[in-house]
Amino acid sequence: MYDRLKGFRDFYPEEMAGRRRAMDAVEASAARYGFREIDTPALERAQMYADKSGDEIVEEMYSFEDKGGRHVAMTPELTPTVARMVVDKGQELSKPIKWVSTRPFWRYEQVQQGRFREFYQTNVDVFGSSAPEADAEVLAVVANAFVDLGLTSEDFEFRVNHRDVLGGLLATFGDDVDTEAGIRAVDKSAKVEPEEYYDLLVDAGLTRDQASQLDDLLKGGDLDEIAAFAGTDRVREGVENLRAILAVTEDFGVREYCTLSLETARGLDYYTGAVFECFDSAGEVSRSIFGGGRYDDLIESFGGQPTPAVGIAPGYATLTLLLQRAGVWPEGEEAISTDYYVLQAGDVREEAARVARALRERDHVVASDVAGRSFGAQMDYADSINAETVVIVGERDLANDEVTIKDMETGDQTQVPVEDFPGDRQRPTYDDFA
RNA sequence: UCCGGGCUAGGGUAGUGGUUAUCCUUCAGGCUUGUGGAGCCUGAGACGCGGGUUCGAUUCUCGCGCCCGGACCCA
Repeated sequence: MYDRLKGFRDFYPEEMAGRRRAMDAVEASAARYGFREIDTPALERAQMYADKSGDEIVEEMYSFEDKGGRHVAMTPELTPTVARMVVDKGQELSKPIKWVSTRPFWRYEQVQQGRFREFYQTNVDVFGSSAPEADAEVLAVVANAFVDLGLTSEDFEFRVNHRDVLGGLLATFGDDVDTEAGIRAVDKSAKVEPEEYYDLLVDAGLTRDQASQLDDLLKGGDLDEIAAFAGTDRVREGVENLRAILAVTEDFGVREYCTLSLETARGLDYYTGAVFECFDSAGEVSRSIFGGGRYDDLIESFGGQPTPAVGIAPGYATLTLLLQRAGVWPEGEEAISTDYYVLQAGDVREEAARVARALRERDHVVASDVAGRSFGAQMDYADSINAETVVIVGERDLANDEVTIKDMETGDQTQVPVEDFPGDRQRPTYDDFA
């Protein structure tokens, strides 16, 4: 026996059915908004991440030297790759660019709930629009997909904030305030004791009183009050932008899934505007489901034209947990279903093959014996794959030019003339012949 | 990297310093040469790995690995 590598998972059919359904829902939703699918390499030059990603990501990379002496890395995230792709094509691509991509990523991290070393996510990005419609659209793509999967506003919420509101507010407390540290402190506020939170803010350069003021303003959640308190254009514009985004989510019909959350910060440094984070409303999935946000400076930092960008990237490890806890994850027959099992009894290969082919031409899932098994064993198997209908093609019936149609739910069965099956019917069942 | 809790057939479990390691389930075959979801029979299948203590270790001990949580960090 060989061990599976820690943090890498096998997906057996039943679980894969749920994953397929989830991935299809997100991709189909993106497609309905006109996002185009792209695919990207699993390996990139490690230098790209060393230059563009944070130290944490670089330390967690699966990287090695290939046979040509190149220092390469298994992609730990998609954003640098798509940024590279946008820059590569230069002016050739008409804006806005709307791309979607589902694929695995790799990070050498500690394995725990909802986090693995190989993980799949769907990245949904818009390049070339700084309008609030773009931010709202990526939120809407994911919200629509979640609703399609059976989730409701009881199950999840998108917390929306803006870097210019939070960062701009921090900046008004003094020139020597480290806004990045302040943002990280705010990001932690829900997790740590108030004392520790205040200490972190003080470390970022605020006074004790300012920390208290900031806490009150954020908790109050009044955008007008914050804009008035800060009195800077940056905060005022951030507030306007945030309101505009939320207003557009109304147009998309997904406003109810979005919550203004001034304490949502996101760890990544490259976000420049709106930031979003998805949470389990019930609080049972302890970590954020996924995040996203606006990164208007990244393309330029890759050497391209200044190009605003916004993206969101639901990951399937945490989404699976959310779906399971909401009771909308396929189990049993929902996961593994079979329309027909064509059972062979005796030397009936030709006729059984004809029946199976006819049903497959009608686009049904049709299984038949490929192991020379006994009647009882085939029946057992048909049951185990949740066959809805069993078509028994047997020597005895065939002697009368008949086959037997059996409803596996009720156990009812009846003989039908072999030339009448499937006949003109698109999806013949026992009930058609009873 | 750190902190808990675990590890006995595919899944769930009982148990023991000493003959052939328990039971349920599962899987294969049969009872029934043409009927699954009930029953019975037969068979398959396990002490995570390595060192130590011991005449003897699945059991005690140490280390490692893996699993499940959590911290840090993040998606």
